[in-house]
Formats: sequence, C-alpha cells, structure tokens
Amino acid sequence: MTEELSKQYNPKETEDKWYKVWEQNNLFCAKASASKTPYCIVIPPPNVTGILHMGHALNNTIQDILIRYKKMQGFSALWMPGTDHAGIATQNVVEKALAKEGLKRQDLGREKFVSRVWEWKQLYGTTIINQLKKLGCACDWERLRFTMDQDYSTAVTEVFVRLYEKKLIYQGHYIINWCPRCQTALSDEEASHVELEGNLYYLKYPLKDSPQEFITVATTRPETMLGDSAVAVNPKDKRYKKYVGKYLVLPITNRIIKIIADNVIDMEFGTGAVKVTPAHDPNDYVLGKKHNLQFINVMAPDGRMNEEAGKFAGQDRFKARETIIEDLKSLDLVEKITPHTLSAGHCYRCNTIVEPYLSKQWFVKMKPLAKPAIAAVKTGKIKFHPARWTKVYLNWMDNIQEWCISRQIWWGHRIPVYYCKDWQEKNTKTGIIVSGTKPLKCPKCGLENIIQDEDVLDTWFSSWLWPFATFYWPKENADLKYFYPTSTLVTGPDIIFFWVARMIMAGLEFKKNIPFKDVYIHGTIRDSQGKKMSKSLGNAIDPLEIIAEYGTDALRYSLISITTQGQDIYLSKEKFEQGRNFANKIWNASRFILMNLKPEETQVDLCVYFKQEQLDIVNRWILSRFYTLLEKVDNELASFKFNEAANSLYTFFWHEFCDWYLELIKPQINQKQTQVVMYKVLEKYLRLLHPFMPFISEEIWQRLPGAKDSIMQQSWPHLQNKLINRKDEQQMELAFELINTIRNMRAELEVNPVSRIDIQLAVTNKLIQKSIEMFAVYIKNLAKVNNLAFTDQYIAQNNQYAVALKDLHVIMPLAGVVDVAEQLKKTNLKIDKLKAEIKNKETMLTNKNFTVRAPKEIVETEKVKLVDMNEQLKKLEAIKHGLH
RNA sequence: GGGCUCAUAGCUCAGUUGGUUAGAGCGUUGCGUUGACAUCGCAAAGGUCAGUGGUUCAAGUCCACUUGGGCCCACCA
Repeated sequence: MTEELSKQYNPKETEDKWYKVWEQNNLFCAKASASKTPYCIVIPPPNVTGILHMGHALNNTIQDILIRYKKMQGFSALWMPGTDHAGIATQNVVEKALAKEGLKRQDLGREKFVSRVWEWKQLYGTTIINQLKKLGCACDWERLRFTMDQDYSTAVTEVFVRLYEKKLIYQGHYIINWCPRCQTALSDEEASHVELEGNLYYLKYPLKDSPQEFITVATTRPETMLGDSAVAVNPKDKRYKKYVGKYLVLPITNRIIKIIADNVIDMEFGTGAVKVTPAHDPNDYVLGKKHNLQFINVMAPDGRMNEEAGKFAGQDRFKARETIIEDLKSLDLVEKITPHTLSAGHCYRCNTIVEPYLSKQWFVKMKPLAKPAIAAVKTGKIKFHPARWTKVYLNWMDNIQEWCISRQIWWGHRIPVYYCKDWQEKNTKTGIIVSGTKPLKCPKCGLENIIQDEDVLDTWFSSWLWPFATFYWPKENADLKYFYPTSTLVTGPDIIFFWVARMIMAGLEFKKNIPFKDVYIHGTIRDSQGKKMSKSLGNAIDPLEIIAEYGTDALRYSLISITTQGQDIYLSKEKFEQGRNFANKIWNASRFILMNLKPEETQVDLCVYFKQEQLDIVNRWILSRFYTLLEKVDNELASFKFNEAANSLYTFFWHEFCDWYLELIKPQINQKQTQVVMYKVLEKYLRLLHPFMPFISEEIWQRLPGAKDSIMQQSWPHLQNKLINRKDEQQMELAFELINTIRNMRAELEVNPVSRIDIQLAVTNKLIQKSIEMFAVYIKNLAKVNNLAFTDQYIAQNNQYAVALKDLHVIMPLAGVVDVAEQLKKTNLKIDKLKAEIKNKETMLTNKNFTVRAPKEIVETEKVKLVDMNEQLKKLEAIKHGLH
C-alpha cells in the first residue's frame, strides 16, 4: 500500500476527478461497429430551461445503469443526449428576463427577440447538461443534439411537408385551447384539467313574442352569453316542446336568437335548456355547424372581452363574469346561482385557465398515423414495462383526437408555409406554398412578394422525431442504420401521450420501423405527502444538494433502491442516508482488503485456480454466493427490476461478504486461497456495482493492484455455474444459525456475547462438529466458573440445544437426504399442527358452553371444516409416506 | 362516467410463476469503541399481510365483493 485510505469515503474528492478522466479518454463514445451488437437509448431531452430535479435524477440514473451495463457486456452502447427547445417554456423565461428591463417581446420585434432567446440558450442552456454530468451520466456528449439545430430543423420541416402532401396536415377554424397569458393555442394534452369550485348560473332569457315568459338556461361561464346564438333543448323534452322554433331575446345585447332542438342535450342537467355559444365551447361549436348558427367571438386573445361584448369590452373575462351577472341581476334575469364543481383546463406551462377559443390553426390528422402504432404495441413489437401502461397507451390511441400543432409564439420551428401576397390580393383565396425552403418566387404568378406563416410548431412536433432526427434523418447514414431502431426508452408516465405515443407514430410513418423495442415507465417522484415534487410547490428535494451532502453514488443508489417497478416514489431526505452508509461500507471493506492484500498472490485465473486447489467451505461459499448474485442481477436488470438488483447488491455485500465472509477469514487472511478469493470477489463485485455506483467503484478499482484501465472498460463478469454450490450454501446457513444460537445463549447467560472472531475457528475448520465441540467446552467452563444452581438450569437447556444441534449435524452431511429430511420435518410439523387444530375444533364442538352460545349455522360450518381437515390430513400422511 | 393503482412491523416500503419460520431501511431496546467501518458494528423486540367470501394439498400472492387512500382519462352546459 503506497497510500493510506481514509477511514471514510469522501465522494467530493473522487467524483469530478473520475468524470473528467472518463470524458478525456472518450469512454462515453459509441461507434457503429460490425463486431458489436448495437444498444441505444435516446435521452428524453430535458428542456434547455431545465434544472436538475429528482425526476431527472431517477430517469437518468436508470438510463445510465443500462448503458454502463450494456457497455460492459460488450454492446456498442450509445446514449444519445440532447436538449429540447421547449417553445413556450423558454419563451416565457426570456420574456420574464426582458420584463425586468421593462421590455416586451413586441418591443424587440420577432427577429431580435429570437436572437435574444438564442443568446439565453448559449448562456444557460448547458446548465442541465452539466448537472447530468454531475450525476455521472455516460452520454456520448460528442453527439449532443438540440431540437433547434440546423439539421434537426431540416427534419422537422421535411416531416411537415411530407404530412401536408399526404393531406395529414391541414389548416382550419376550430375551437382549440387558448392560453390568454401565453397567447397561443395549446393541444388537448397541454391543457390539464383540474377540478374547481365554481358556480352554476341560472339565467332567464325572455321569449321574443311574450316577454313575460322565460326560458332559463344554466351556465358556468356567463360571460360567454354575449356570444350566444341559440338556445338548445332536447326534442323529447315536454317542458320545451312548444317553444322549439320560436325566438328569444338575448338579454343585454337584445339580439334575437332561435330555440333549436337537438338530441345531444341532456334533459337532466341544469334546466334542460342550454345556451349555445358556438365560438366559445367545443360542443356548441358542433351544434353551431350542424344548425348553421352564427359564430360570435366575444373575447380578445388576451382574455379580455372584445368589441362584440359592447360595454363590457376591455374587461377581463372573470371581471366580465361578475359585471354581467350584476347587470342581469338588476334586470331580474338571474334565477339562482348554485355552487358547482367543474373541471377546467389549465395551461401546462403557466397554469392559467385556458379558454375554448375559435381560431385558425394547423392540425395533424392522427387516426391514420395511429393505426400502425396501435398494431406495433398490440403485436408486441414494442413492449411497455410494466405492462399495464399498454392499456393506457392503447386507450388513448383508440380515441385519438386531432393534434393542434400551431403556436402563436416566436421561439420554435416556424411553420414552413408561405403565402404569395400578390396572388392573395388578386384572388379571393389564400395561395399556400408548403416547402422546406422559402420559395424565391410564387410558382403561380412569378412574383417575389412571399411571406411565411407567422406561427411556430408545437415543441412536441419536433421531439416526436427524436429517435431518428438525432441521427441526421432524412439523410441516410451509417449511424442511423446501425442504431435505429433504438433499444430501450426510459421515461415517466406523464409524457406517454405527449411524447412516447407520438414517437411511435413518427417512427413508423417516416422510418417504417418502430423507434424502440422496450419502454420502461418509472414512477413519479412525490414528497412524503404524496404531492408531485415540484419547485413551485416548494417541496422539492434538490438532487444537487444531496450530491453535495452525501455524494452522487449515494443519491443514485438510494433512488434506485426505492424505485419499485412502476410505483410512485414517496421521497424524504433520510432515504439518502442508506446510500451514503452503503458507500462507506464498501469503502471500508475495500480498505480492509487492500490493507491485507499481497498483490503477488492474486494474479491467477479464478476458474483454473478453483479446479486446482481444494478451497475450504468459506471460500467456496462466498464464490457460490457471488455467482448467485451475478445471476440474480442479470435477471433483474433484464426484467427492469432495478430496485431488486440494487438490493441484491446491497444484501450480498453487507450481510454476506462483510458480516460473514470477512469476519470468518480474518484468522486465515494470509493464506493463499483466501487472498485469491477475497481479491477476486471484491474485484468482480466492483464491476457489478459500477453501473449503479460508478464513482466509488472506479475509485476503488483504481487502487487494486495492477489496475490500468478504467472500470468502464472492464467486461461484465461471466456466470460460472460450476462455482455455484447449493449444498455449500445450505451448510453455511446452518452454521450461521448455529453460531447465532451460541451467541444468543451467551447473551442469555449474561456473559459477553461471543464475537464472530471468537467462533470463526470452529466454523472454518470442521464446520458443525467443531462448533458443537466448542459449545460443549464453553458450557463446561461455565459450570466451573458459576455456582451450581445457576448452571444446572442452563445445562438442562444445554442438553436441549445440543440435541437440536446434533440433529442438524446428522441430517446435513447425508448428501441427498437433506431435502427429504427437511420435507419430512415440514410435513410432520404440518400434521402436528393439523391434528392439534382438529382436536381443538372437536373440543369446541363437544364443549357445552360453546354449543349453547354458538348459532346453529356456525356449528354446521365447523363440522364441514372438520371433514375437510381430515381429508387434508390423509393427503399429508400420504405425502409423508411417499417421502420414506 | 371509464381506467389504473395502493392498503404488509411504530414509520417508509420490498415481497418473482401461489410453496420452508413474511423481509429491508429508519425508529426503539440491549451489547460493543475489537486487528475495515461511530457517517459505525452486532443482535433483540415488533406482523390476524385492510375486511368478507371463494379456488387450492398450500394464499400476503389468484378470483369476487366491501371499506378507505392516490393517480390518469372523458365535451355534463
């Protein structure tokens, strides 16, 4: 040992150091290689505005485990990194920064504003990337992509043009979700519905021909009444039958509106009469189209009432709601107001209540795209893990709606649609040219007055191309060919619709192949109250703080160990102590081994050595346990049970390797075979640990004698089935039981409990026999030392224990008999139990007190059960017989 | 309205295709500063597996219902 290891593991000294080494030696690179099998994960690109939170930490740790594991297994394992331009989110951030300077984006103009966003991106866009590095992520950073990169944008416009030409993209006036704060359209998925306590307002509309009569309508948004163009009732509704076809006077505006009949009206709800506002409600929109009603938009894009609202123009929509009700009240046209819970869409970026709003937008026709994407999952080409998400996916896909893709913001991919101004002026219709590049002149009239559509595309319209656009699609190239389809996608359930489903559709449409084979959906991280962890709620545990306090490996281990497949994770800070303690344990055990290691003894091939030398049971046992662990970890990783893999690693190291093995070998630590085995097990264990805890495993690896390369370059250990020996394992388990029995007895005898070191000789040599002998000697001495009365009592117990121990001793070495004997023991136990139970029931039944108290039915059922139990007893007896 | 999910030790949670004595971490209690580890070790105590019924030789595990949480989706004005 040239350098003394400190008593505690200090993550700060190692983490940044090793990350740099890995990066400098290009260990994250993955290349297309004919001799290797590809394995590829594309990162769910974090927003450029992103700051590492626990969700990222979990998501990326899982991906990192898979990548490092596959790399060690010999795959060409590529983790494709990148960031998302996050249209609305990023624009909001930059607008906020501008607001501090007292500016609005309009003050700068489009071009200057966009370049401001680029500047911002250059400055802060790498924050999240650096934080991912802090987390240890083995991404191939050379390939870092951004959804607004030149090449990536080419892919986005290409896709738009192709879909347009296929008539899967169209423009039209429809009711969409409008965020008055962001002043843009949103897709259905971007408007998250939240239950709100509101009111149901019952408004009286007078009949035109008899102003004393009213029809009362119920509404939750009275401000939209200014845009009403009809009142609808169910044709079967007897209450209103006579009014159908007649006219009402819409209060305040005094507009004349018709009473129409339609089957969709629910007679039970409210008054059974519905105000129809085709420009402000999706259902009313349908009614409006069907009945050829007027579409009156009463609201401006910023959520204030517009000139159509007459005197309410300029009022905010919620203010207008109040003032309109005031006015109607003064006209005595409010019948009543009742409390009502309703669910309203909220902008997923700024949480403003969205307004159903009639406007001209671009849409993607989804049904034809969904069809093959449904099939890919139904046929099992793409598998969700856990499988239950399949249903969620299919359910959404089966009911898929049109996708509104245009956004009225400036930051994003501008829609590749151009209009010829001159043509537009000469003709009544707008001339549309859809093209990947801006046309120099109008193909119809040859003039050069061309303008581009003002809108940009939904951010998800670029991220749905992520698995292939990151490989420079539509250019065909070797990497794309090699790595596509990618292997595993790791993500949270919240973006199955936004991203996962759409990637599947895009992959099948543009690459004619699935984008990935497995989708692993991990849980959502919540705080201990069950709330989703988020910065705005102030309940977030900052992963960077945990890293600073406990180290990255501790953070990673703890996160993974509590991540039950697909369950949400309730997190509190204490969880990370376990990870820290584990790192420390690994550190100290390694320190112990390194302090006692004679490097020259260890340079042997384990399998060869194992064949040549007769290893003692302790060394055989730990090897057997190690390879059992390896087999387990392989299986658990293959089935995405990361927590179980982490826990297997923990239990083996702590409770088998440290608690038992290292204690048992202490007296024989200089022995050649022990040197070999303890070194080999540690060395191999570090390799298993590396994907989970990359830094500490590297740090210790580098201190092993003769370590040259990084642990990242080592291969994953091969399973050695012949070193797994269940009989050795069983024998050792019995020995442990025995040792614990002795130890507990000593505690009972109120002398110092035996330490492992005291008894290890007994175990390492002739396992059970020695232990019993030692036990006998111990009792004998005890008798001498203590007074007789005290000892007699325990000698009686001693006999019992000795008999029990001898039984074990007799059963155990009889190879092949162990199983039968064990089972026989079990069967006997069961028979005894059952006999006792039957006897008990019989006494109960014959007991007078019982029969008197118990109702007849109970006694009857007890009898039936008695018969059952007797049958069971017969079966057990038969089994017992068979065992002999 | 539809779907998913959970209920196991004082707390937070594991528990594979049903199969020995239902596990871990924290907390509690006891012992220990020993030749790796006080950011600790070793051990102990602590369970009617939400309830009821069913299937089975065998149920925490499978089925049905009940109770009580959480989440997602859906155009009830």
